[in-house]
Amino acid sequence: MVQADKVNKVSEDIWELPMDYKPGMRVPGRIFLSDRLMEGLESGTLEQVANVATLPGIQKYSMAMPDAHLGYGFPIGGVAGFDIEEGVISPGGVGFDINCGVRLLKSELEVGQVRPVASGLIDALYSAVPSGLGSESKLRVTDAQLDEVFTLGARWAVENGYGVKADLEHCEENGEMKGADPSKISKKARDRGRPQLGTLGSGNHFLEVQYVEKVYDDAVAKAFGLWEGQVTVMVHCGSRGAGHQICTDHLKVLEKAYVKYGIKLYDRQLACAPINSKEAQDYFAAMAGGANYAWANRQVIAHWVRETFNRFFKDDLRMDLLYDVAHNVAKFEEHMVNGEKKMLCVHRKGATRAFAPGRPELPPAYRDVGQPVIIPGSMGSASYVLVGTREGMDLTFGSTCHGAGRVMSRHAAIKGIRGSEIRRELAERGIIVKAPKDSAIAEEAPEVYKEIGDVVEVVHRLGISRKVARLVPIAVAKG
DNA sequence: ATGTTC
Repeated sequence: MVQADKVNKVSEDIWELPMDYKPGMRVPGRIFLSDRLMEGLESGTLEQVANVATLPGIQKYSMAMPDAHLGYGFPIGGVAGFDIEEGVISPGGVGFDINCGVRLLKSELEVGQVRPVASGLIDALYSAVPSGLGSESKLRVTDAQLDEVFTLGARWAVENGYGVKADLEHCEENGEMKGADPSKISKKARDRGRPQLGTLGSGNHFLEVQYVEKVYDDAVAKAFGLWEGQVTVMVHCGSRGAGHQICTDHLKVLEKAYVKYGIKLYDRQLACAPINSKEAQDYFAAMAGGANYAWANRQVIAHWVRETFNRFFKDDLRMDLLYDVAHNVAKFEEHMVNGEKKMLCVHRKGATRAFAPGRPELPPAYRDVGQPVIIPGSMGSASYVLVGTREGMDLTFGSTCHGAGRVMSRHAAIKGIRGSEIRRELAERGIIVKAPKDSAIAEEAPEVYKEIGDVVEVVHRLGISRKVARLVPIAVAKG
């Protein structure tokens, strides 16, 4: 499927695209995957890795994680770090769903207490959290409140009664990315975002009741507060129409800006501007606002999940937040490049930050053990909790995979798969699915994704993050 | 992913 002849396998699970893979590359490309995943790699993905390698100021390698597939400009699963003087910022390196991400709530319930009421519980969660394309929230925010959402993120939610203070230190960036400027977010983006705060969205976004089926690392699981049999709730969603519109608006600006700054692009979808330019700064300020919207969104949803569990079990049931990770965002971080510490703008698109023990960005609870990494599975498959490592800091700027990665387009899935059949198959395995329509189930059927176990095995074997626990679904509410 | 082709 791919032009593997021009790709060099440098070691187990590491493939290199040499500088002469295509003209204009400033660094080699590196893609991290097994022989089997390389065989199934969507054609064009390597080309996209090579295209990213031509961007000004890129450092070390243009990288792709084992769940890589075709994206807008940058591959999904792509990681690229740019020098802050000579480098660029590109919306294509972040994606349309700014700060699409995942959070995991840990209950103190055991699977046996939840399974008997799972059907009613997922119905209640499904009505508590609006989902589906174009769905609107029961939460109404004013324009002034929306400004606060864009600047304060999850803190806005907690200060307005959605959650507790401890939630904030268990989010990447404390759920509040600095540098956001609502004045860089268009009226159109605001209009789309205003009615959607506290909604799940559609596609692969979901809310899932699961349990810890297996612990791989006892010491880290203990530090994370995870134990076999424990019920958890995973929320996977992003910045909805707001983030999408922010990306669209600023792409339009950057498609003109790159010409003005004399940047030669091999693909217009890589539209970008120098980090210190007004156009790039404006995009970053808007993107940070979109990221904060997504953190507020997941925070509000988590609050409604807790309310629902309280009603079903007990008023003082604890559902602490393990962590909340972003897998579509650009951030300024210090990394080692050629033996020297250097500030970079790291773009992760369909890739998860996986920081090692000792990184100052980590909250005290995880400083000595490493960052919890949450990998959502596709519908009906397992999800994983991993932990960040020092190897990952060296190899991938502290990054790992973000999920399974599609192998079949949405269109092909809707045409070729019956949602009702998938629902029945999952039910036979004890998994309840709630969805707005059967086609939404077909779109996300297990067979349209790579095997998540294969993807996780690669990142574990490489050591760019390590397995801590496997989570298995009990009931899932889909968008 | 997305008021799924301003």
